[in-house]
Amino acid sequence: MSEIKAPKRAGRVTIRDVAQDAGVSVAAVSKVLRNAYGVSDSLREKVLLSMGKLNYRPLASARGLRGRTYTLGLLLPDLRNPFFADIFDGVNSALARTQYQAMQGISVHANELVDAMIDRQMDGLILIGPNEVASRLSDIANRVPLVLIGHHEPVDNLFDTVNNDDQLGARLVVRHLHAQGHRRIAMMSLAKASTVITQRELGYRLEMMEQGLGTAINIIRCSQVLRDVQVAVRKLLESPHRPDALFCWTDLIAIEAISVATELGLSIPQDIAVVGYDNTMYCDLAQNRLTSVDQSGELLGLQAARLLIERIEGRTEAEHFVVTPRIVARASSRRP
Amino acid sequence: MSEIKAPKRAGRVTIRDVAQDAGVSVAAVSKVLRNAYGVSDSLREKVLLSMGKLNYRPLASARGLRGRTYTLGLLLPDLRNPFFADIFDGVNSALARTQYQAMQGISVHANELVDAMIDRQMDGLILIGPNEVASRLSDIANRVPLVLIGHHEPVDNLFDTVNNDDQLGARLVVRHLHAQGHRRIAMMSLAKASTVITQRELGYRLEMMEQGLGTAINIIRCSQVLRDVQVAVRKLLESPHRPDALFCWTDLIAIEAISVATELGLSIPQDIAVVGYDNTMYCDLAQNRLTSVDQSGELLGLQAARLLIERIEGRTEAEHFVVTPRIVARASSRRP
DNA sequence: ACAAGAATGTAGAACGCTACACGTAGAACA
DNA sequence: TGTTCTACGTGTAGCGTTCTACATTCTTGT
Repeated sequence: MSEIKAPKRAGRVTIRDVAQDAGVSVAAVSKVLRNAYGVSDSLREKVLLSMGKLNYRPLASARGLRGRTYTLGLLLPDLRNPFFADIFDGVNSALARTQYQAMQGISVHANELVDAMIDRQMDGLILIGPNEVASRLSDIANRVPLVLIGHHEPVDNLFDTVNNDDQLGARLVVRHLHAQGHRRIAMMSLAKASTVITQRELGYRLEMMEQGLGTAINIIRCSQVLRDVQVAVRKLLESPHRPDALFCWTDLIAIEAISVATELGLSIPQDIAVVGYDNTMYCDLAQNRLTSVDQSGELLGLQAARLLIERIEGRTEAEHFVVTPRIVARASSRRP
Repeated sequence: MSEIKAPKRAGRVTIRDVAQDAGVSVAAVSKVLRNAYGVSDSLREKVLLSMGKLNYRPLASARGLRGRTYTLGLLLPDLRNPFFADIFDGVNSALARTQYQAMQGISVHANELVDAMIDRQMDGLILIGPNEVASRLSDIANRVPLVLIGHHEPVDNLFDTVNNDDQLGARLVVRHLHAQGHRRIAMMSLAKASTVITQRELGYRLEMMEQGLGTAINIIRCSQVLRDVQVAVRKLLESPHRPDALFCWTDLIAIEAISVATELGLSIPQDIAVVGYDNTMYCDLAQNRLTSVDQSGELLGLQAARLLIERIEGRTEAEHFVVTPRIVARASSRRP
């Protein structure tokens, strides 16, 4: 319960210093900063000069108290899925030439983090599925501009969404595996439901039916915890009715599946084909050669950032961006 | 050049609302919030009650303007190395029961990001090497409490450091490989120098000499770009004087090396042993079975957060925490 | 030449919080 | 009974911005 006082920051250059140096009013400097109306070229020049000379940087906290902080919050469900790195790259490249800066938080229970981000005056949030509680999304959107990546249920005009067509992605996988001669195609899905998972499962089911494989439909759901995945995959691969192909909802799971299969002495794709989703950097490795669905995380991130800024700057009708996924075939799914 | 006004936030509960509801002064509420001296139990209780009732959350921007924001900045050089996820877990677990919240930024050019974080009133920063410009560290430390993970050059008492003993780590690798019968041990290092890399190279060199393998010392340096790594590894493995073991400065490179070796039809460890560093989640996979050095990223993150908070709360003498690394042997380095 | 408007600049009140400087009341001591 | 302490509360001045309201100057049309 100790009382600790906040340390005084060493003299920072403030808007007042700039104003004084440029011989203009504080308001004028602020106008230049905000690109506001009523600034002559000569004034702007003077101010910019002083700003450069003094190396002035506006303090986000102070701006936040009145208006915006030029900070966007990005919420990831976990750091370990390399797919999120792709998204982040996209976000950053969209922000490169703007005043905005993305800050990232990671948490399984997004609720806390969302509040923390709002407390910190983030101008807008990008939530990345699929770990979100659908019921709270409108709440959040009412408090802060919001864009969701990986969520298929728009609510009124409350938020924008950026997605790939998950149903189609799953269909592509089934079609591809079928074309390669596989028939008993199982799917590793996620225990925690989400609209993305629902779409992928739906696509899998529908396409299995359309390919005449309805009786082979087999969805195994488990958590993302490594141990759980191993147990589930092992159980599946050791069952008397082992499938000849396995569609995993994300690459990370697929790579784990390859590991388990390898441990069991099964070879891929001869004994079992494996397909992932997200086409992350690990797919290309010779020890994986993992066929996967590319949904272009970078593009998703870029669009999300773009939409979010638009929303912050006033747009109120929702926009929904959808990428068409494409399958990238590698050795893990070749015809046996 | 459009002028866009900041949107008005919907009525947020402020300290004033709480004060009114509790029938006390704003100052009193602030005192409770800050655990300041001179608060009776009865007053504290009243205030806490009102805070709960109104669901009050202090606004970080406003706090920041006067004191601290209870936000720590974590700077990663890249998101793709899964080792950083371990660190982040540690940081988060250290922060779990505090008011502090970590926000993360990723950037190759840390300078910009550091400024952005300071603009946003982060109370302190954790920088994760090895991508830092040593010359600017003191500058940063003079502006904001600083802890470095993966940096071996303390400067006065300016900042704390958290490290594993990289020199020892490298020595352990050489010793282990030597014990497994490998002699021509090469090292894949990073082109961009850093104190961590220097230490690992040094450990490698020294231990090679001590094991009587001085003539086999062979350090290949390349960037982290996938393409570069592939080219470098391929060149090495195709050379007439192919090493029989390869020590890679981080797991990610080791996994890439395994991929290249596999493509070339070499088997591991018969044709070439591979050892990584960081003992990340990918080491355990059956397709990698990568021997690696564990430096306990989670512990590093935890200590870094702890030290940073201490520093924020007033400590001025530097502390330097060092973890003893240990080697985790797997099949990739077994005696051929 | 004069009014009306457009363009340009400034003053100053917030924003939500912290912490300094006090005021007050009761306890402890002489 | 004073006097001195200590514990507990409060008033209020900022912190660095934004933005409304207003003042001033410059154009323009007649």
